[in-house]
Amino acid sequence: MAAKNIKPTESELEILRVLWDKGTATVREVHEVLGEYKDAGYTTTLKLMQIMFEKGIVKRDDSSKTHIYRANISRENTQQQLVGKMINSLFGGSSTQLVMQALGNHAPNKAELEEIQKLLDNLKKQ
Amino acid sequence: MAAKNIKPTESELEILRVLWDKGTATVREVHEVLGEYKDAGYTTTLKLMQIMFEKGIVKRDDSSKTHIYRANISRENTQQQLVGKMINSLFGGSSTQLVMQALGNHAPNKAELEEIQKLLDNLKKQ
DNA sequence: CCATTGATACGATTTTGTTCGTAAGCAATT
DNA sequence: AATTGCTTACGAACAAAATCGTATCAATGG
Repeated sequence: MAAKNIKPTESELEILRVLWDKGTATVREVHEVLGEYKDAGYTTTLKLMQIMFEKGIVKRDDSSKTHIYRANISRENTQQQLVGKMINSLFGGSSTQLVMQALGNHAPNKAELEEIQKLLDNLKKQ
Repeated sequence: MAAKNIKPTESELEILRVLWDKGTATVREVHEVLGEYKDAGYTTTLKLMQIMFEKGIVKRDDSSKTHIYRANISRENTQQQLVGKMINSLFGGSSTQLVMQALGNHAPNKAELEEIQKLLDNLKKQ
């Protein structure tokens, strides 16, 4: 079945990150994490999460007064969507260009380099 | 000197792509390229480019009636900005994760694979 | 039983981005 | 001189996203 073509906004992504990290979280918990680098009112975060719920981006358990949220789209899927879009819109469809750019400006450590090389070797064998 | 912290919108990016490709272009030229996959009125494209001019994202030569535009931020710089942001916001700061994701879902051809391997070897030597 | 605290709901406003209609200028052609 | 065609300028409408104020409800402690 096809992956949902969901396109979270910037703010929604910030919230998703928290949910992905924590698994589940209340509005307050999310709000406090966001508060570390951003300041918006509590009801702003609440409203955003309510909207995300309406869109189906998150699920929630409202059996108790304080609702408990969790992401309803996977990190991997979202990464794939957004990376794909970026490759097309910024790198003329060439994943290689993106990879070169990423490696050039944010060099990984030795272990990671080897991990990538392993992947490349596998790709080559096909 | 610090890179400008410019964040082009989606539409602006589409226009920048054309300008980056062609070097310089008139509104009509840009509009025609966009027209291949999108249909908006001519004045829409015009307006967008005027706004980009005000923001300093593009420059223009208005010495003749038909103005000639060119990008005022580099492709490389923009790529770097956006890729960096994506690494932080979606991949927890790990460029490796992004690279794996990109390679896994958009496998490059043999020549490109070798190009990447060359880069990796260079990185390793340091 | 009432006041306080902390939660959701929800409408309204603000901000940002996109789209387009219309006016006006200029040049070439009739 | 008028018409036509292409250009820019610009305001305004529209849409989407983000922000916040206020109402309301439930649980708790005095």
